[in-house]
Amino acid sequence: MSALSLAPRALYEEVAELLRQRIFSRELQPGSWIDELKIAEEYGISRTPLREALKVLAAEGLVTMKVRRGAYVTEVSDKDLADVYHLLALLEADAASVVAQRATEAELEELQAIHRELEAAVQQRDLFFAINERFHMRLLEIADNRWRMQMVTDLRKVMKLNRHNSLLKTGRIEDSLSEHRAVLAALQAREGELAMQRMQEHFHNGLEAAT
Amino acid sequence: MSALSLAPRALYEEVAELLRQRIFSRELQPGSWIDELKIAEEYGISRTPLREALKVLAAEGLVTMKVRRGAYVTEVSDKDLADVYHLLALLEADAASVVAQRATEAELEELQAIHRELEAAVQQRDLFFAINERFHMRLLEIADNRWRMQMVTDLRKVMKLNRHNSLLKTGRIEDSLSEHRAVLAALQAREGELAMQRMQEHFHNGLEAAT
DNA sequence: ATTCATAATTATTGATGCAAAATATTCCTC
DNA sequence: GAGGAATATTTTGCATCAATAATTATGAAT
Repeated sequence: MSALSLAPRALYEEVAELLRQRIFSRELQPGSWIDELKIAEEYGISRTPLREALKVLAAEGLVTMKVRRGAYVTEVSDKDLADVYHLLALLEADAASVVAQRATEAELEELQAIHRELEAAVQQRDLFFAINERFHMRLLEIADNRWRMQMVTDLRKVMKLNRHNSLLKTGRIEDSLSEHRAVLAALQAREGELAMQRMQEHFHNGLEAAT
Repeated sequence: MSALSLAPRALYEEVAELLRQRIFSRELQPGSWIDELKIAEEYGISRTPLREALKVLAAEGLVTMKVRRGAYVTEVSDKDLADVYHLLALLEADAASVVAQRATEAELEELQAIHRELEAAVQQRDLFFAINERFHMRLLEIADNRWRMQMVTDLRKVMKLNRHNSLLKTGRIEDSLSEHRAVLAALQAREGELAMQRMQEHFHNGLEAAT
């Protein structure tokens, strides 16, 4: 984000990020072929870092490589969406259970603070979504399992490919908030099982709204 | 495996597979730097496909890329091992639950058949491990969620990085078989919850034995 | 003698070029 | 006019080459 970055990412990382944006914004449509030459020319780079970026995106599930036919934006079917939701629910519910058991009081307070920000952002859809994601990601961080973190990050990217774009439909903001409150209450009470169940419900309702 | 393959993989895929072997065999040790020039020379290829292979392995978690410092074989700490086990248990137990609810009779019979092969291979350690992996993977296939399949495949690869190499210690073969029997019984009875619990136990015991 | 700066070596990262494969087009034959 | 073979074009995939960054070694100054 800032002009001088302390850890200058490699070009292929930058390109991967740019492509993600274009995929999420539907500029690159699901199922469509990705023209290496054209993109490389647009960005004024060679095909080498671009091809590396495409392989990273392929690993994330955002694009699909076909032998001798190049890269295609992954198509996400309704079943795929349901499957991804199912896994997100499983992984994040498990994370909630872990957090209930192992988080420090300070960490729980931090989640409360993010939730308060969320309550304050009800009117601003985009901001709400951003803070919501931050809440979920912070919870995962506290659950402290880098492999789960990576998997959830990738799954959330895949989910954004779907036309029913987000984890949160507009009308669900109020419901979502009360579900978050329920999860937080369970965390505060240190009830792992309950936190897990409530997070599961949160995602289940989310899927209902999305399809 | 066969000499003439119908879908000839790209060179970077082949190289990725060769590197996986060398990493699993500890020829490339955890934490060690991977010398691109040396490897490329050994295989008689250029560095381009090698670099693409390394990025694939990085996505799988087998190697770690450091900016301007190349690729390193990922080091798996005891905590990492426990974390990966935890996720495998979660994902495969969930898969078992799904299978109990949705598998056809023919699919369940297929799992039984693999299990019978497993019982017959008690004396041959390597064969036993191979069939065991086939059992778990077939169960996942039946559970029919490609994203979970991919995640489990990657996690199992990471697990093989650890010096406590396998999901199964030698002494645990008998125990493991009886745990499999218990899972199968629950699947046959179509008891999703029970199948889930028993698969969880199966992994929990596996972790105990590994550490 | 130790520390800091500078230079040289080494390795990664990015660009360009070439060959093979797949697809599209054209032309010939029936 | 239609179907098929041959050719041309496009595009992937791999190799080679150049440049940038980092580390190490060397030397000078305090």
